[in-house]
Amino acid sequence: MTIEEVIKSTVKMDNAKKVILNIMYTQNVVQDHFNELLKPYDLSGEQYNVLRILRGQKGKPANMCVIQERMLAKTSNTTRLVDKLLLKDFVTRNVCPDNRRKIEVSITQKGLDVLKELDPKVDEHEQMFANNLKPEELVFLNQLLEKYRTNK
Amino acid sequence: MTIEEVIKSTVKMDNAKKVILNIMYTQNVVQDHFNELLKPYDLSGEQYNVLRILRGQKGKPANMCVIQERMLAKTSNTTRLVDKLLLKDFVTRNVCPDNRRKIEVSITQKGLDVLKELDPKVDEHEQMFANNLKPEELVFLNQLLEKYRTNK
DNA sequence: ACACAACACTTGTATATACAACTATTAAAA
DNA sequence: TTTTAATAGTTGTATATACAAGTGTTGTGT
Repeated sequence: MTIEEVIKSTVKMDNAKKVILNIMYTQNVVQDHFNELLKPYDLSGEQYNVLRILRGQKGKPANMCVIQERMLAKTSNTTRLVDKLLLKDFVTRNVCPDNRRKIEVSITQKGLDVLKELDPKVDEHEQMFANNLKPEELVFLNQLLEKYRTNK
Repeated sequence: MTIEEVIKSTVKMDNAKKVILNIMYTQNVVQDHFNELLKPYDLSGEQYNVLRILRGQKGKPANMCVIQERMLAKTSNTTRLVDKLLLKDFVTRNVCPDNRRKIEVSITQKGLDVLKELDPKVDEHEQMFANNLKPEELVFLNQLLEKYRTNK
C-alpha cells in the first residue's frame, strides 16, 4: 500500500512530503504491532524501553537523567514511567547516597524475567518487518533514515 | 548521529532492531520539529492533519468516518479533534440531512487562512529534511519504507 | 410493523505526553 | 559564611491517545 492509498489522497504529492508521511505512518504501523505484543504484559512501549535500558546497565543502577537520555522519546516523563514500573515490582528506586538529589533505579528479577519472556516475541516482531526487505536494503534503509534526520 | 549514539548503546545491534529504532527516532525528530512549527498557531499535529484533509475536500464537507480513514493515526478520536477545531472556529459541524447518523464537517475561511499561512512553513519543514538526501535517495527511501511495512 | 443488527458518532475512563512550575540538594560566588 | 545558581527529580495541569461502552439512526429479516 503506497502512502497515497493509505491517506486516500487523490492529488500528486512530491517526495519530500511523501517521505514524511511514510515515516509517520510506518512508525504507526510498527508501534501498533508492538503495543499488541506488549498488551498481555501490561507494559507500554516506553515502559518496556525503560526496562530494556535498565537491563543494559548490567546490574549497575541508572539515574533518572541517564534513563532519560537513552530513551527515544526525549520528552517522556521518566518519573512517572518509573512509578508505573515500581507498582509492578519491575524496578526498585533508591536515593543515591553520594548525591541525594539523584535516584538509583534498578531492574528487579521480576523485571528481568518479563524481559526474558518478551525477548523472543520482540525478535519475532523485528524480524517480521525486516524480512520484507533484503539484508542490503535493510542496511541502506538505516543509512537513509540516519542521513535524512541529520541536520548539516 | 547513528541510532546507537542516540540511545548511547554500547552493544552491537542487528539491522532488524536498528531499523525499528531508526524509524521510531526519526519520526520523533520530525514530529518534534513539526510541533514547534505549529505551536504559535495553537494546533496539534493531528488537528493540522484534520484541517488538511478538510481542505482536500475542496468545499465538500467530510463525515467523521471519512476524516478518520484519511488520518495517519487510525486510532485518533476524531470527535474530540473536531471539538477542538470547532472551539477555534476552524471548522463547522452539522448533522447530515440525508442520514442523521452522519456529521458534515467543513473547514471555515478562518481555517483556510491559517492553513495558507502555514503552507510555506510546512514546505520549509519538509524541504529541510528532504534536502539531506539526493532526489533519487528520497525516492528510494519512500520505496523501502513502503516495502518494509507491507506484510506479504 | 416489529425486532434486531449494523452503522455513525459520542462519551467515559484510564493512561500517556508536553511543558511549566516547584522542591530539595549540591556547587559556586561574593 | 551567606547568597545565588545549577542540578536532579517531582508534581500539576492541560491535552492527547487507547479502548470500551453508550446513544441515536437506519437498514434488514420475519
